[in-house]
Amino acid sequence: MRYHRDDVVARALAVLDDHGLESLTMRRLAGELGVQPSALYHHVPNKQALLALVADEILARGKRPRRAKRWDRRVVEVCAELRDAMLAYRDGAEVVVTAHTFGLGAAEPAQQLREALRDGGLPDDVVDVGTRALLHLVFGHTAEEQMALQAASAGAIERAPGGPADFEHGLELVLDGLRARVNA
Amino acid sequence: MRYHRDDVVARALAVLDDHGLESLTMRRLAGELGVQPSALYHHVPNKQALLALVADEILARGKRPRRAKRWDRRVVEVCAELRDAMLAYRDGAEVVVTAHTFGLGAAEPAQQLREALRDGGLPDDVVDVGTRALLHLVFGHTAEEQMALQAASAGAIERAPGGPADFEHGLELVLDGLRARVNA
DNA sequence: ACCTGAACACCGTTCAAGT
DNA sequence: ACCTGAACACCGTTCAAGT
Repeated sequence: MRYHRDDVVARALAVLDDHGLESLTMRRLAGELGVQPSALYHHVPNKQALLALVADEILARGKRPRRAKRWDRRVVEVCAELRDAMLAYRDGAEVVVTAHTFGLGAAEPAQQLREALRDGGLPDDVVDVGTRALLHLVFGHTAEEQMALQAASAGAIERAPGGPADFEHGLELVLDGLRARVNA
Repeated sequence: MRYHRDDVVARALAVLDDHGLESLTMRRLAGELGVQPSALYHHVPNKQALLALVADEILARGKRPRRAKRWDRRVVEVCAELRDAMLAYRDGAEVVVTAHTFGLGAAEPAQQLREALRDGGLPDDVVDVGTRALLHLVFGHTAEEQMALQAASAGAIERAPGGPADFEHGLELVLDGLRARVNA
């Protein structure tokens, strides 16, 4: 059987979701594809690049249509989509956040947030600061939430995690600050 | 030479700062101490626990006296101390953030933020949401900033990173939201 | 273009045994 | 209490060679 890059990424995402990030090794992935580990390097330059592709695939699969018209509602919509996309796959948040930390992936949500803030009439520097603050909030909250969910499902803890309400509350804190800076 | 846990943690932090997180392996650390790798497991249960201790040591070394009286100024003070502490060591942000993601470390800054928000007269649920939002902001911003700084010093990029001004601006966004909720 | 086979240079962790 | 020696069960990546 001959594979293309998309097959490798799709299989990597399946391994991630079924067995977790710590089980997603190049050797394991090769084994699942029935191929030698070295064959993977024909499709992908290294593991970090593969994980960045997996991160983008997670976000692509979570895409939803934009409905909100008001800029601040659109911010909430984009952030909620981002959160849901990451939560939809085991260790999804960690993969996406790590890729972003290394300067890869998550470019599209960032761009959508920038546009929303710009449409809101915010000055350029506030658009910059606001976009990054919102991304950090979503990433941090979702990574923490997913960790708690997975710990709970493993029976390690009974504590209910933040959930969507806490998530939106945190967002509203930043949105308050942003609304106060419209037309500043 | 016989070591105690503190020696191991201190040496781990030195290896981290001198050679980076990717070089901080149990085998390398053992080598630097002139000891077999297996000897480390007398002082520490595993690598993850060691990294959590290193994270706490980074934060402990960055401790500064509290000066601000107003609750919101104290929030800025705590967050700035946290940022500076992480930036003071190579890959410091990544180590602290990872430890926090796995539910370890960074307990003291969280507690100090909680107290500041409580002193501000915020209701309990806002204290919770606000503390986590602030931590996520500081962690996200600092990890990104340190990544950019290290990429720049490696000559990979010329772009000047966020810096302290952007950091405080992001914080102010959240503080605006919090101030609006005092006595709510 | 895509893959095999074999190797290189490593990892974290365990455990019986020593002092 | 702290450490050695040796092993177990893995890693990511490279590279000549095959089809």
